[in-house]
Amino acid sequence: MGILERKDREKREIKKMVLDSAMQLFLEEGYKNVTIRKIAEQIEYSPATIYLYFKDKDEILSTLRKMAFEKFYEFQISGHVIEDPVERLTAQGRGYFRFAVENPGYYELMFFLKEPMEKIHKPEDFVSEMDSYEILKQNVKSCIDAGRMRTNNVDATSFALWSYVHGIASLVIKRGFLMPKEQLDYLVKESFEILKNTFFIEK
Amino acid sequence: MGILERKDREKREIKKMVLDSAMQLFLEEGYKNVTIRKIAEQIEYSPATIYLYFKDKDEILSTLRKMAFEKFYEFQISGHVIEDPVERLTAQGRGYFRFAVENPGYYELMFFLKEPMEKIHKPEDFVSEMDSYEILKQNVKSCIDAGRMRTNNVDATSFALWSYVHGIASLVIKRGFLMPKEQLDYLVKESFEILKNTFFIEK
DNA sequence: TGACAAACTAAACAATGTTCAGTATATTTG
DNA sequence: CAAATATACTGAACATTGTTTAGTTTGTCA
Repeated sequence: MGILERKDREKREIKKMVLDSAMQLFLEEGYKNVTIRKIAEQIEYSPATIYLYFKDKDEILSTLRKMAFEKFYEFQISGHVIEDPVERLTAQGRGYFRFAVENPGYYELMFFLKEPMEKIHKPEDFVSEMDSYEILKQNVKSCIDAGRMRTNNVDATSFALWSYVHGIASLVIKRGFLMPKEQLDYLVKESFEILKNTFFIEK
Repeated sequence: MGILERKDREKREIKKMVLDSAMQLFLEEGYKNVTIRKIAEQIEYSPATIYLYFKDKDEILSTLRKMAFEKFYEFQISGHVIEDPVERLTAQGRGYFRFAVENPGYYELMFFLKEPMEKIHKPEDFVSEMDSYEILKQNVKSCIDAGRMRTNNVDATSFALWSYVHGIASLVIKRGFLMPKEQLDYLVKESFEILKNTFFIEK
C-alpha cells in the first residue's frame, strides 16, 4: 500500500513548505518578522496547522539552523580533494569566510542568534558543525605532519584558526558598516596575510 | 530657583531606574524577558510612563548597550599605565577577554544581539567602542615602534588582534558548553600562547 | 485661590505564540 | 456501499507583548 508513503511525503512537503517560508522570511525580514501567522499565510494554511508539524517556533528556527550548518559544511569541503595540505586548509578557510560574508543571514542564525539556542543542547543538533570542525582538525594535522606549520598542537591550532577566522567574519558582518568597504576589504586581506605568515611555513 | 534642577534630577533618576531594572532583567532572564510591563512593575510606575522617558524599547536596549561598552572600556584601560608596550597591549587583551567571559550578558548585548542594532547607525553610539579600538591601535603602534612585533602594519595588526581575541571570546561564550571546562580552558590558554608566539618578538 | 503646565495612568489597540474544541476529509471496517 | 473511525485541518479564543491616547492627578506660579 502506497497510502502511508503518500501521507509521509505530504507531511514532509508541508514541513518543507514551512521551513522554506520561514527561511525566506528570516533572510529577507530578519528574525522578529518570522511570525507563525506570516508563514501560515504564505503556505496557505491556518496558523494552527503549523503546530501539527512543529512543536513550536523554536523548533522551526533550530531546524533552519541545522540546515544552515549543512550548507556551511558543503562550502567548506568544496576543496577537500586538493592534494597540498596547506592549499586544502586555506581552501577550507576561504570556504568558511566566503560562506559567512555571502550569507550573513545564515551566519546570524548559526552563531549570533540566541532564540533557538536556549532550548537545543542535544548533540545531534551539532553534527554538521562538529563535522566541519573535524575536517578542520584533519587538515591542520596534515599540515603539521607535512612540516608546514609553525605550531605543532593540532587541537589548539585548530581552535585558534577557527577563532581567528570566525572573529574576522563576525566583525565584518557586525561592524563592517563602520568603515568604507575598501578599507574593510583591505583590513581583511591583510589580516589573512598575517594569518598565513604567522601560522604557515613557506614551501 | 532649584525647581528645574530638581525636576532634571528626578527625570534622570527615573531614567536610571528604568535602565537598572532593564539591565537586571536582561542579565538575569535574557532579552526576550525584558518587557516594558516588567520594568514598569519593578520601578512601580505604569507602563505608559516609561514612554515619557524613552522613545521605545529599542532606545532602552541601545542605552544599555552604550553603558556596557563604557564598562568594557574601563576593563581595557586598567593597564594603561604599564610602561612596557607588550605588557600594556597584553593587559588590554586580558581585560578584553576577562570582560567577555565574566560578563557574557553584556557581551551578548554588545556584539551578538540584533535587536537594538538595526535602528542605531549614529556614530555617537559607537564612541566607547571606537575609543577602545583607538587604544588598541596606540598600543599596537607602541609595540611595533619598539620592534616587538613581527608585523609592521598598525591598522591591519590591530584588526587582526581584535578579530582573534573576539573570535576566541565568542566561541567560548557561544560554544563553550560543547566541551568540558578543562578542555576549553586548555584550548584558550594555548590559543593565546600561539597568539603571543606568532605576533610578538621575545625581548 | 485659580489658571496653567507637567507628570502620570487606565484603557484600549493591534500583533504575537499557542491551545483546543469542533469540523471537514480521508480511510478502514462491517 | 454505508457506517464508523481515524486523520487533517481550522476558527476562535487566550494570555502577553509594544505602543498610543484621552483623561486624571499633581505640581507651579501669578
